[in-house]
Amino acid sequence: MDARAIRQSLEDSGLRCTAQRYAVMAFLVEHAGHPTAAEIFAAVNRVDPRSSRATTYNNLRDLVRAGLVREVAVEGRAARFDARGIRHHHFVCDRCGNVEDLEWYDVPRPASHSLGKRVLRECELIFRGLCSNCARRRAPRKAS
Amino acid sequence: MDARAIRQSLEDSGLRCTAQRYAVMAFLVEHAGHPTAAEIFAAVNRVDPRSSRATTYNNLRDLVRAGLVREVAVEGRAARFDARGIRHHHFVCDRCGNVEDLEWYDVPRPASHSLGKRVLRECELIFRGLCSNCARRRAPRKAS
DNA sequence: ATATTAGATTAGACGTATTCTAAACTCCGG
DNA sequence: CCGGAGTTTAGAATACGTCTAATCTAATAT
Ligand SMILES: [Mn+2]
Ligand SMILES: [Mn+2]
Ligand SMILES: [Zn+2]
Ligand SMILES: [Zn+2]
Repeated sequence: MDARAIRQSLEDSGLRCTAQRYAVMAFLVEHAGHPTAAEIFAAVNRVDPRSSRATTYNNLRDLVRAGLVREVAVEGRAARFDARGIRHHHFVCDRCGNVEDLEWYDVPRPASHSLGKRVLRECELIFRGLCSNCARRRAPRKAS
Repeated sequence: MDARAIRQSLEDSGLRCTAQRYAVMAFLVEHAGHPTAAEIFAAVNRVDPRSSRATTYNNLRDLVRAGLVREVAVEGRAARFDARGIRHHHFVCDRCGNVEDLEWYDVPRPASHSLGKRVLRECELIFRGLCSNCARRRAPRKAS
């Protein structure tokens, strides 16, 4: 996704393409590592122009509303964000809290009778366990 | 799950069955509505003996670690908790944030090649959309 | 061009959820 | 009794996010 495409997707969503908003979106497209709002704020300000914390939060809120960005709530930690590029699932590490992308595959929807009058928008599949880093540290050596 | 069973499950997990800890667990078993820590704190203190806020949080942490309680992180709101009774999925309302139980069904695991060296503990399926209450308010009347 | 307007940004105060701290308490085995 | 691990407590402290009110910007109307 290049600069032009980012600009376009913002405008298609009825959002002005301001320098600050563009910077947030561009950073997320660039970095697939699920940064927190604080990390995004720091990163876009390392460059230019200085953006405020409130603006970063405002823009993240707007981008999530527009469906361009996904927010991942992790228990006990700051929310994490990613650009909704190609569909994928998430793996959350029990130990370090890292969020990693996992190849997407179709998820069976719930039976409509169990859904009742609810209106379903999306099914999110989250895997939990130990990331490869933490699995290595945790696992006892086979033979010393 | 009766008093005896609760006491037993705590001890099986290596946790002393204190009045405060028991009260938290009993409240969760009793109330399937996914209360927040603050709600649990208020509820167990409405009865006896007075438990502190820190203790409520400590016990929730211990119970989650022991696998007896599940924590559900909802973006922008306080965490919610439920006793892990029979397996079920969750539906989270976009509008009011309520968490509702949904009938459980098996979820296909990811291909092992996409999992890499990660150690998978569980697959969690979360549905999002509008709960029946919010769907009613939102949807335009068909004919007045 | 100038006025008007809605949208966006800003710094910092604020609020809420959660964790930390350090002292006291409880239970149990020796 | 005594010692130690586990637990509880009140309140301070922190983390994260939202709000306010003033200011700025960009798009449109006159
Ligand atoms: Mn992702
Ligand atoms: Mn539940
Ligand atoms: Zn990890
Ligand atoms: Zn709702």
